[in-house]
Amino acid sequence: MTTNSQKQKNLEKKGWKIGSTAEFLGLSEEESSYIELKLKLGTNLRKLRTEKKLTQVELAKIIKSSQSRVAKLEIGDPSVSLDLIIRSLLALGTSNKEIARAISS
Amino acid sequence: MTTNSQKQKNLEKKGWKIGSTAEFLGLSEEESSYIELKLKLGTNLRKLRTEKKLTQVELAKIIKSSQSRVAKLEIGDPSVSLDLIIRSLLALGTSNKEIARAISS
DNA sequence: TGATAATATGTCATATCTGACATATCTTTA
DNA sequence: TAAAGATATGTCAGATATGACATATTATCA
Repeated sequence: MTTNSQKQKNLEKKGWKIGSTAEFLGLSEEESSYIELKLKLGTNLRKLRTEKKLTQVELAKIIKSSQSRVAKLEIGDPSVSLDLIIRSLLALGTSNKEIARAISS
Repeated sequence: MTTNSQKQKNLEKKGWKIGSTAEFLGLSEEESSYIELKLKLGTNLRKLRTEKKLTQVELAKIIKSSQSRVAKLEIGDPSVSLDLIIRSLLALGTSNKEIARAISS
């Protein structure tokens, strides 16, 4: 069982700017599930990239994006959509089933 | 084993306008996985909504959108993002694990 | 150490998605 | 059948995500 303050620190470390604890506690189930989803898939993308021994610059070329956006994808930055994370995973050859597994993990 | 022309008809029925067979055959694995994902989750959203005996208008209110967009979500219309479909599922109380299951199905 | 590669952060113009609306096409039910 | 309810389709102004760039920070290694 992780506490809320631990969760907050984890999120902040990952780049989520959370104004106050009250605001954090105010996150609906929906919002936190959504953030969790982005973090999981972002982490998975990084894992996949490093396994393939690619740099962010190289991955950026593959998905027709830029190094900075790849960095944001992997971190689950608030400015990126689940959409782009998932399309990036697909571009690396991840199957839908594997994506499902990553979400469940 | 479904044929490509069957797949094409299914997609067209669901609202995907595909110019030519050649164009269809040109769909990369990535693109078709992405479309498949949208269709699966859209179908799941509709299933959930009808199980809850909600109309599209009622669901629209819940997710703070409009009836027409709900219709497009459920169909996997090209104009909607995976992002919005997933956030709608979450708004209906779907867990990440259930989303994963829907993707794997 | 310092030089170089890799990754992170911040910003912005443009592309894409979104809610809202109008209206069309089913579906039901009386 | 016709009317009412539900869903689908098309469009668009405004909102949000995107690639690109500059620059900062963090590894790696000679």
